[in-house]
Amino acid sequence: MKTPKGTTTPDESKRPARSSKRMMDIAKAAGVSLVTVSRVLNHPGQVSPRTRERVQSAIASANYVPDLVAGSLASRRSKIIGVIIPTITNSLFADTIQGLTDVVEKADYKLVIGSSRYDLDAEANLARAFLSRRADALILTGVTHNETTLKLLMNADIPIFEMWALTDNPIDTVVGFSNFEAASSMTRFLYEEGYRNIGFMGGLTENNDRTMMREKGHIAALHDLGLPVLPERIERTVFDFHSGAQALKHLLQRCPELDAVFAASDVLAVGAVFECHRQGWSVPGRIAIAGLDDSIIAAELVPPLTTIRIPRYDIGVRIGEEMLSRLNGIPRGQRQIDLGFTIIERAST
Amino acid sequence: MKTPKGTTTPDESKRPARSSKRMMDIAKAAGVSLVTVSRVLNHPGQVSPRTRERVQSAIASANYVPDLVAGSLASRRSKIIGVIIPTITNSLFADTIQGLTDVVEKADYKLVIGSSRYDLDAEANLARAFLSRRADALILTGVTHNETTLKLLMNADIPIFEMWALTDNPIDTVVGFSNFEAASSMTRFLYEEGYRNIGFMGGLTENNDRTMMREKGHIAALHDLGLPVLPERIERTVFDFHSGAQALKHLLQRCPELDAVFAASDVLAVGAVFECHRQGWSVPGRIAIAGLDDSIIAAELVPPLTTIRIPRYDIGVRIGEEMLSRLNGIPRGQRQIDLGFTIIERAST
DNA sequence: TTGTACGCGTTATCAT
DNA sequence: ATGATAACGCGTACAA
Repeated sequence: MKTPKGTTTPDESKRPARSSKRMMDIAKAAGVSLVTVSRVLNHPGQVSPRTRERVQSAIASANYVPDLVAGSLASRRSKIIGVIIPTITNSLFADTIQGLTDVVEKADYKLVIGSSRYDLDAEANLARAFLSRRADALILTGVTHNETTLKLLMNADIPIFEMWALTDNPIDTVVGFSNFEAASSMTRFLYEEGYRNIGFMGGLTENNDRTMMREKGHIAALHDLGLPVLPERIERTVFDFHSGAQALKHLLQRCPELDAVFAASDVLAVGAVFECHRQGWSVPGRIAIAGLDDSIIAAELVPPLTTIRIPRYDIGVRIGEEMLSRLNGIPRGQRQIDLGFTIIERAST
Repeated sequence: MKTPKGTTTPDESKRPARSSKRMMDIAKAAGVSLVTVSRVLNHPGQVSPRTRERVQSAIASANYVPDLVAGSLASRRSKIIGVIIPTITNSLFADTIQGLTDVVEKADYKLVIGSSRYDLDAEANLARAFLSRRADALILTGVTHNETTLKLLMNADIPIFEMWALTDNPIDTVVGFSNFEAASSMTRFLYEEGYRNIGFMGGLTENNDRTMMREKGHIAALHDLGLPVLPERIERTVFDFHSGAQALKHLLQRCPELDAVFAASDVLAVGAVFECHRQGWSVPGRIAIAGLDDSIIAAELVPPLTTIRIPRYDIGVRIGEEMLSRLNGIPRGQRQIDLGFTIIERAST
């Protein structure tokens, strides 16, 4: 051995001085070896109550904060979960994140959230960053990814969850609901309510399988019902209140015969209802309006909004549960978990 | 030496097999030493263009993902920033997070977000968890913290930012606006508009300095204006649409003489406006309603909402900028950064 | 129940 | 410009 080690005082001569205490300091203070301190923190059952207490009080009085970076390197477990969502300024995904948090925080996992801005290359970069940090599991939004992402994740050997959609061929496991079925159900519902001239306002479909499947679901339902599929009855736009208002105006200018509009997101539907207020159009008298999300505002709006409740909080909870069991060594169950949806009928239709 | 090391093949006999390649594998493939690979990744300028390219192509073809955990241990830099917000299901904080992200992601920092649920003990636990992960900097919401948090952070020796409020005595640096001044300005504004019987609906003030200062600001303004301070004109509630509606009903039942209501959060104001629609009360004819936030819905609401624009995105940006300069070794500037607020007059008053 | 010895994969230092 | 070597602080197999 060239340098003194073991129980001798560590060399402080080079590098920036260590700011915080290390496990060894606690061990000395408690009169035990370093491993015993490690056990008290990670496997308390393996340590006798007497020494455990001695160590714990040493930890407390020294204000010791274990170094999880070093711990992760040694244990090959980072206790972080990477989550990629399209945008954080969207309360719908926030509910999913909340569900996830509620489950995994009990097991001391932390979420690291990245937003892809609906850009598949950005998604790949985030995936790489999370793998680089040795995330114990990864969660992606949607089932559409680029080659880089797929190659990275195939080799990753950690649990991967896709969410907010369904596919027969997930990377690992997908937890969500059928955007196609949800949208077609609503269109069918409007038909059953007697509406025959149904407009549609949806999201931008590029790189977004959720909005694309909603549009396809609507169109398929029109087909099945024997209704005409008219391009002028469809508006695509970003999801915000103002765009919903604009989209409604455009639809009714082009197609005054419309008696109902299905918005593939509540935020568009709410914007549309506001536009009706401004124009003095009665809802649903002049035009019925339906949404999709059952966001928190839907029930409070005047009139309350007919919409589709999607299990956004439960998606998080379910992924959290599946993930914890996987991380505890339990083998993967179903590869596709469909949490369904519910049509909520309110006064706007 | 007891175990073979260096350029020999690593021992694969014990422990779970290493899933991914290491820097050493790349070095061998490129015919250079391990350090050179490290330099190509971290200080490319120090490597000659020729070898740099050789290494880079080796990295690319091996699909190598560097281990940032090991890197962090060696460099004492984690490249993560801990952020504690009261709740993630609140788009106001999401805007701040977005601002932060937009700035720090360019420098490859990742945010780790924890929600305290307005619980100061939970905040302390999150702070400890972030320190344990060797976060390079920490961001807290508000300026009220418990003893544990303060002790931890005083010893932390990393940049600490408090936000969404102001104080003369920050832990390190505070970036925000005066909730007190914002609220009192709005109350004064309503007075100037001719309203004399002003109700107030605010948030729960326990452990929440932002809502508390808003209430105090309102009351102080009433005092200054010579208006009576009547407890029955004040409602405290959680921030959601339904509570805003309820609060308005209660206020007008108790105090039918009210001609204006100031809601210390837009979500309450919007809920109140909805209640007016349901009851057939004209806004601002029967009752004027003002909010605080200038949330995305405020301008779209019918009638558009008079409110206070607060710099929630800019708070994130500014903290990000200050933080990056600190992390690059530039000394701390102002300890208190006031980003102000703006009253936005619309048709609801 | 407790301790010893080694390795986790990288960066920093110093030498060439 | 490049390389050899020693930390970084902790977890874990194995021994006692």
